[in-house]
Amino acid sequence: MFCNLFEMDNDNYQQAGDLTDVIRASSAATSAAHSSEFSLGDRHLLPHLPADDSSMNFGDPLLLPTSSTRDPFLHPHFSSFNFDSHGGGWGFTAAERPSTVFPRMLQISPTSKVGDGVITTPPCDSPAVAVTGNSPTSNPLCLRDNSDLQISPPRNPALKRRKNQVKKVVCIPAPAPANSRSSSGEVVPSDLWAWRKYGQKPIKGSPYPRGYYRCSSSKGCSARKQVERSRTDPNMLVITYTSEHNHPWPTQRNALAGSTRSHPSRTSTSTTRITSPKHEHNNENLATVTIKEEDMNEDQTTEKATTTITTNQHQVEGDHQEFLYDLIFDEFADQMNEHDRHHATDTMNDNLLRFSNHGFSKGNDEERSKDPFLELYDWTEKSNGSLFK
DNA sequence: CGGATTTGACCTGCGC
DNA sequence: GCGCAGGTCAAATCCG
Repeated sequence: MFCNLFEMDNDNYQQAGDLTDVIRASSAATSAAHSSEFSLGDRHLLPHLPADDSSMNFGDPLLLPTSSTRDPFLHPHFSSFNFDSHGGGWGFTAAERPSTVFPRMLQISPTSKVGDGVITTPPCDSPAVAVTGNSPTSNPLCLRDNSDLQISPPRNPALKRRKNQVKKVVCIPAPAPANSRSSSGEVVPSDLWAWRKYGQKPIKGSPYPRGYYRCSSSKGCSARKQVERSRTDPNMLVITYTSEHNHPWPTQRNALAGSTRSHPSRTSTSTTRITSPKHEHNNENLATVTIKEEDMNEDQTTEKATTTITTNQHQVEGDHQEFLYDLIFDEFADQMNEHDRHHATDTMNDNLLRFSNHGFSKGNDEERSKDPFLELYDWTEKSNGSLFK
């Protein structure tokens, strides 16, 4: 279910960065929805966490909820956050026993180095993270279940073209075909921005083409994104955002106006309730989005942050899923750009709490203008009632 | 008719 | 220098 966090490293992007830390937090969705204590990123803010930093073995069966032997975070009753940060110093290893309100949070030591070793992570439908180094004795991150994914030394030179450019990579379940589809039949995700497709290229080694989009929400906006299917899991879409929008969030209506072809249903006042085929396929009622932020510089490409959000699929449905993914992503990634991790933590928590709270709270106009979730709620309520069941 | 998509051509960066 | 692959351009086409 989880997208391969390092897929882009192997397939498209060179990766010279060290995998320095990983945070994974999960919680019982319903409990989290009613909790105001949950905090992401700071160990001392996490409830029910051990005081000591103990190295974590990902995939340690002893830490798995009993209902899932592959990935504890895929349990239908779990709502998971996953944050990877390279050099970010986001707390450290911590774990909570299963079956508690916040079952666990895992993080790899920020001081750990992958070095010349190989990092392996599983494909999208495998346990989310497994990391190892070439020297278990020198690398405290020697972990189990690391058979599938590899991070090698930098090898894709194409990324050196655009230096000093930040890329944000999002991995989401492919929208249902009837949900968002271009005239060519290619499934495209949607978000609040209006995008105009300006190119499509077949990608070597991949049966799926890559679509190139630029922002059409505002003239002169340099924001772009690339959309392609994951090679390891065709049911997942990998979206790479480059450059930043130079204009405010578009209103929902503006976004709709710019996407008449891809999202004809958006102009309708009715709601289509479609469940991601990915989840149906896996019998998992979870929605997952993986976010990576990369920083291209002179000598190497470094991954700045990776975030995976998994929530109870039952709580979000159909046409609105992709909105939420990008909303969460943009909100969170923007905060990370400012290195304001505390704010990012709060924002993320707030958003996800709302995400899982059977609806969004209404805010005043000022709040609404800052908060896409409020705008979304406003729109969805006006158009079709509640976003959630 | 305006705007979005398609698609072949062209450009750029990199390895050999 | 050449070839390859990724990224972008722009004319043609499509669609509401």
